[in-house]
Amino acid sequence: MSIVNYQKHRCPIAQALAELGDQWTLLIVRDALLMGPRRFNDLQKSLRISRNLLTRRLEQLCDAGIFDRAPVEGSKRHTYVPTQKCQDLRIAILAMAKWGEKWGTDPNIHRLEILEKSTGEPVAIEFVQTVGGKVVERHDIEVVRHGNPQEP
Amino acid sequence: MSIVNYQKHRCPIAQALAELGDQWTLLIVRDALLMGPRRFNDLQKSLRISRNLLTRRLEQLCDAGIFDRAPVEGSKRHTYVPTQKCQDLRIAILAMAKWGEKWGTDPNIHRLEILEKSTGEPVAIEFVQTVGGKVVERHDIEVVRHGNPQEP
DNA sequence: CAGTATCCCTCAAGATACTG
DNA sequence: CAGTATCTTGAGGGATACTG
Repeated sequence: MSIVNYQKHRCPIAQALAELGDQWTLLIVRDALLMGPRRFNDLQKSLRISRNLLTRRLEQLCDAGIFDRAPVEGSKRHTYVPTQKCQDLRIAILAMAKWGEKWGTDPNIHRLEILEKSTGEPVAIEFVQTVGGKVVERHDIEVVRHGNPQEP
Repeated sequence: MSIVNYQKHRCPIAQALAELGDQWTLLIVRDALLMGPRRFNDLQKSLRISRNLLTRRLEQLCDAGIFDRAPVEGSKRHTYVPTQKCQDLRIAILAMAKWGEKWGTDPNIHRLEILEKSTGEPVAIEFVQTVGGKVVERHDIEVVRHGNPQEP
């Protein structure tokens, strides 16, 4: 990955992009995250990605520790199962999805509804005070960058 | 943008990727979002992107309604200012950044701290009940896909 | 079924020089 | 200062055929 040298930006977004920043990886991750552990052909048919590319991407995802290969009994093949690192992407991906729903141009998309499993309550993604637990509005957010921004 | 035909996936992530899915756009957006309205050379120096490419990306971003060109008095140039659509990306981008911080490999990144502007309280990004306002844990989240998943 | 192995092609990325 | 204009390159994406 990374034609762009993402390391030169000392930026956490660039870090994420270094592992997710091509045109298929996030879609593959979404598929596994929403549909559960998947096998090669599941992904291939669901995404209509070329087999060739899928092989490459899965290799990178496994190397990056985002997927694990789990053996399938009675077969030499495996299932691709999301690791903790992958699960941690859930909120970021769903936030992106919500943005895509709101601002995307295609009226035919399949909308996503986020629910609390135990109660069925609808759930949103919000800024929340770490201590107080109170929801904070978007425009009342400020971001501080640590480290020396003067440095290269 | 979009070598991949993102429209064929009827998926909100694909929608988002169609507008943000190249290797620079998200970095440009982050820059404008965290640093405020920016001018051409600000972005160019900050990101060390080739001028050539920056021109293209800014054009696409303006066309997509993510940036507005605001005239600068006493000059024929403009400032690129984030629209509402761009502001709405804030939470998704910060969620990605947090993931990058947690799982990225570069120890030299500049960490981001998210604060409530009015109180200085630290803030996190969470799933929250739409109605009850209660924080919901990651593993207690379920995602339902609307529309017919059988369809092409 | 789950991949390899090839081969091709396009376009994003990059460097650089020029201009009002 | 804020862009255009050109040119090159290499990797990402794609189709397809083959295999245990």
